[in-house]
Amino acid sequence: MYICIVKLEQALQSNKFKNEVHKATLNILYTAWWLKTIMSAELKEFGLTHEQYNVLRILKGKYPTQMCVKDIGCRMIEKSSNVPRIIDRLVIKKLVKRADSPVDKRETFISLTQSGIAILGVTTNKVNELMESTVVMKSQDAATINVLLEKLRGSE
Amino acid sequence: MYICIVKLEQALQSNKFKNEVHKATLNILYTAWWLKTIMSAELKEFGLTHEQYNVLRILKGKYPTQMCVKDIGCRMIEKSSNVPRIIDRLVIKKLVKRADSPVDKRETFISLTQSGIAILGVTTNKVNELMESTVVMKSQDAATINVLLEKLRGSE
DNA sequence: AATAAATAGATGTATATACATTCAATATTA
DNA sequence: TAATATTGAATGTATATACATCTATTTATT
Repeated sequence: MYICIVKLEQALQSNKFKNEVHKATLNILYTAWWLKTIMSAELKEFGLTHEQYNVLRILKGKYPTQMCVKDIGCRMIEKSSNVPRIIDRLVIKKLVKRADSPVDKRETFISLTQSGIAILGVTTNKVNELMESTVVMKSQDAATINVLLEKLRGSE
Repeated sequence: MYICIVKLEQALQSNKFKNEVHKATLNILYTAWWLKTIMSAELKEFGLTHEQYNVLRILKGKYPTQMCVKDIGCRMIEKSSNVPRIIDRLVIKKLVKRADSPVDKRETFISLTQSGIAILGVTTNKVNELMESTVVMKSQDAATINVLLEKLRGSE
């Protein structure tokens, strides 16, 4: 839809950027939207949203260990107080399951089901393929971006 | 809340990045969320959401010329089919007004009210101040980010 | 031990997103 | 000109976000 647009000036139909820093801010916001749009289209084939996929990936990282809702939330790319409801939808699809915590009755333990693992495997392959073919980035450039973004967020 | 976290490893509580490109992708998504969170907190003081502010800024760029809904939409950072409803809320707050297009009866013309201009002035000052004090970025680094992000999106 | 404070999770509301559909107006073309 | 296609905007639905609030449980304080 808007995906083949490249230059920020074209993407936002504007060249009124105060300075390079202002432009970089908008460029980061726009690029994030662009990445999410591309990925979401692929995830949709598997009936998953971006956030649902993020939760599944986090659970995969600890598998087969269960995780409590809070631990999932603080690992998400976009922190959200909505984790219980994202999990609700994954439970309905039987991709994860809930269990009571034996140590702390306030906590809920979440874990991937076999079905969740299966879908995640296929989906991740597809998403990785898509990213490799869409995101044009040399390792050295990526490393530079990583340094600069962390600097931007206030390197301490 | 999570705002003082800097390194991506800390922010996502993970160091399982496939490679620098994968990490850069997550870093861009996380940084965009971080920027939006900071800005939204400031905008909230003025009763505005991030998207509402974006629409007001776009209208300001063409002021006093009116803009149709489609033109506003394609200039937004996050393209959305939801522009009519964002405008609805701005109309309720009397920050913008709708008018019929004399040329094409399908179009709606939107323009800033005096109240909209006033709020936008104050808000923009505050947001700029906030950004200057929060986003640590030299002009040269910002320029590098701009080049690399546009390269990433597929420089043609 | 009794009370107060903090925590984990769930829930409610307004707004936003993604996507499909609808409707009227305009443009195309046969 | 009549029929068809396209367009601009609005609307409907499921999901997500941001934020406040509520409940149950655990921890800390006195």
